[in-house]
Amino acid sequence: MVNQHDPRVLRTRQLIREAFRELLRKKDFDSITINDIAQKATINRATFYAHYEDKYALLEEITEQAFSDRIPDQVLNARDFTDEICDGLIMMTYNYIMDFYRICRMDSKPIASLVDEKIKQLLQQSIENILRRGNLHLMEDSHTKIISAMTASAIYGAAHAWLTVGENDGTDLLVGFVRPYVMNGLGLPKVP
Amino acid sequence: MVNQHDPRVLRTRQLIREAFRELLRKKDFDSITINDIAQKATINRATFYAHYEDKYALLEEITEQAFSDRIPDQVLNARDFTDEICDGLIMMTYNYIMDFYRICRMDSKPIASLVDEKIKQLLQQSIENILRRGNLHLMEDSHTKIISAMTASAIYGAAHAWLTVGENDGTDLLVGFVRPYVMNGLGLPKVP
DNA sequence: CAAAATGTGTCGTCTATGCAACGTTCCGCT
DNA sequence: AGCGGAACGTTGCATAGACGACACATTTTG
Repeated sequence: MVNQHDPRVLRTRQLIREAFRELLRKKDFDSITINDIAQKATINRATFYAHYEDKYALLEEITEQAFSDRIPDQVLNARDFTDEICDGLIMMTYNYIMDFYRICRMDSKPIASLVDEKIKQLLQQSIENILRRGNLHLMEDSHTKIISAMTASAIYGAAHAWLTVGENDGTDLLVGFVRPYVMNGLGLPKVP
Repeated sequence: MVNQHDPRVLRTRQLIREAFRELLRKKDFDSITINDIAQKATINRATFYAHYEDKYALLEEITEQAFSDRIPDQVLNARDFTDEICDGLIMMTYNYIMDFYRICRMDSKPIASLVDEKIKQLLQQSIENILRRGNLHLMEDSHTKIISAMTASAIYGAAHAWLTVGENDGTDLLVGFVRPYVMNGLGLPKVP
């Protein structure tokens, strides 16, 4: 529809994202209108629709972007799912969820689930990439996918629960719970 | 050529001005290219020429804008050229010149003179407006202009010299010199 | 000195954005 | 129930801006 490399497009999308982020700090998602976004971004309302189907698509994009930006190089380049990598993923996930929920009051369930789904998906993809690059590269595709999905879900679920129960005295305990669980689960299909 | 009220125009000009201000803090005016400005403003080089004839016109505009922004309401609304107003103009002028010369190293003479000329012109206009609104409104137009020009030149010249001799221990002394001089000069044609 | 590189200013073409208008849906109000 | 406003999502048209090319001037390099 629009040329992704046109500098006007890049600038407009940047303006929209930034406007949306600012609005999320003041108003809850549901009460933000397309008009609000367009005004703060100094673009026309119709232009918004040239770039995003609706504000849910926009939320999805900034969620993905923000999470991706937090993935450390260590994880991106990892060729083995080590304890350190595991710890990194757990802490990153927890911190991200915490920040996101704190900054934007996620009042409506459908929104929260959209964000949650996106994070889990990115987490799974990260894990999958590591496994493919690493010593498990000979595994079947479907196995890798399932294992990644399980691991991502476990990490995400734990981090989310940790936030819900309100144990905000650090992530050490959380890591202590999750890492053995995950690493043990991953250890089972390992080729000896 | 371009519609001054189109939001795209406003945004582009804002981007250009901001880019130029940032560049002036790092490089001297002469070594700033149109390309530099366009890149930092994230616009195309040709677009620059749709808004400004060259970088001198741009410098003129931001000079004028920055100076105008500093004129206090007290001066804008004054109906009499009082001591307080006089003091305000002197200090504002001195501070502006000081800031401008400190931030942008004004190495080449033609540039400095361009800026100086602009400031003097704005100063003169401010004074003229006050006199017209005030008790001297019955003066002939040409007289008002000449008196304003003299006063503006005096104030500007003194502020500039004050900066050159390096007396940077405050503006009190400067005001002490200039105000009596100016107010006395203005007093002569006063209708008793 | 010649040649290459960089900057300037302008032009024609194409596209992204602004704008105004439209019908729709939703929601609060009487 | 009916009304009115507000937000939504879409459309056609006008125009600002992106791009590449160009001729020319200036600076840099060898």
